[in-house]
Amino acid sequence: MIKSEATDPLLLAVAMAMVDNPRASLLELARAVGVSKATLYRMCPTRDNIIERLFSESVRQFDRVIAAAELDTAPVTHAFRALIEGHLNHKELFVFVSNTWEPQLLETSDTEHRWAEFEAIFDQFFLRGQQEGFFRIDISAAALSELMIGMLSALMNAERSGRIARKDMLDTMEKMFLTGAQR
Amino acid sequence: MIKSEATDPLLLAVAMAMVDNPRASLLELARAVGVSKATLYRMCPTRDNIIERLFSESVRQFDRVIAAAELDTAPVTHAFRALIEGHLNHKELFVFVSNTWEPQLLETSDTEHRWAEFEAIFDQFFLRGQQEGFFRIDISAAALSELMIGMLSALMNAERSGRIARKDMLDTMEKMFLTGAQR
DNA sequence: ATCAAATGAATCAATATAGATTCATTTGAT
DNA sequence: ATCAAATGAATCTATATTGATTCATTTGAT
Repeated sequence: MIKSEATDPLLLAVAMAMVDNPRASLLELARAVGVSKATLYRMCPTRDNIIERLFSESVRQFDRVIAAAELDTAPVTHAFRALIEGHLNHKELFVFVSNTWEPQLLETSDTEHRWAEFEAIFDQFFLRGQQEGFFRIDISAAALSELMIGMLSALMNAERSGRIARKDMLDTMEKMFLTGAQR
Repeated sequence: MIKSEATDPLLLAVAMAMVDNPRASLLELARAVGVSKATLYRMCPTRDNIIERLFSESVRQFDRVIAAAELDTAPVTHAFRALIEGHLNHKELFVFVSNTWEPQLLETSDTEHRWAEFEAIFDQFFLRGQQEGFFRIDISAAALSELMIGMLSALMNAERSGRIARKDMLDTMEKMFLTGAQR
């Protein structure tokens, strides 16, 4: 288990509030998480500051999850499961990223190029799976990447609205994605 | 072919701009679609007005697509394909809805309860497919609904950012979703 | 029970945005 | 070439939001 300070729960709550209402004012965000505008201000003085910190926390999280999954060495099924489990253990940041991320947003900050990297890392993983004869080759590795992220995001959003149960998510991902993607 | 006036292309362009930057001001939206603030104002005087019209257009679109797919009578594979094709033919509204829709947004307007209806309609379709022995039953109909929408949404977003090609989308949906979801 | 740290409520100036209007210019059909 | 419709640029007021500060109250550790 890699040592890592957990992300401020308040920050995570704000992330979810932003996902639920992207156009909320800072006052609305504060109220949505049950805190005064001042406390929110003390955590992060500006909105950009909030977003910066969320993206930077997300990058760290993705780094850890990807490292733990050993995407380029572990057996494909093991790596896949570790990847999904890792993200499921940090739902807020994943939900925030998958709902907030827009390619056009790229011009910001330092974090920018890291997302292109993650994309490439996922693509590379599926490419390896294809080369090893595990994944089907009549769907591009890029499409497999996008589908994996999209399916996981869909399940997390569905769980947040009470449509599906937490305990079913990993199993559902393995059944749907792997049987769909397998050669 | 059901008769139906097409949605104002400007409105659709604004929808995409809102998806790309949900916090954009009206001036920014106008610029993003290459039009002056005044023209945008003439189309819809207020932001709420824009959103209302987009949701209402989307409802009409969904109604048509669902009707054309004959979800409760046609053979499951035919209905599924028609559903996907129908949405692929009206990408903007689908992308807008799938990126903008938040359960918490429900308290608005007239359109509200229609989305719960659509959800129920999709669930019912997958339930029928399960009862007919076509879809696997170890994943809930609700989860299948969410995955179908999520996968389609993921592919459309990926196409918008140039990651995958339009022509592959239907095929990819059929391969990934159906083989994953089939019993 | 005491005291420092954390929080909430309120306020404030500066700025941004929404909604609306005006007028000059451009476009497109004839 | 003419003329009506459509558009863009600019302006304006009212309101909302941001970023920042103050002060009283609450909380939690000791």
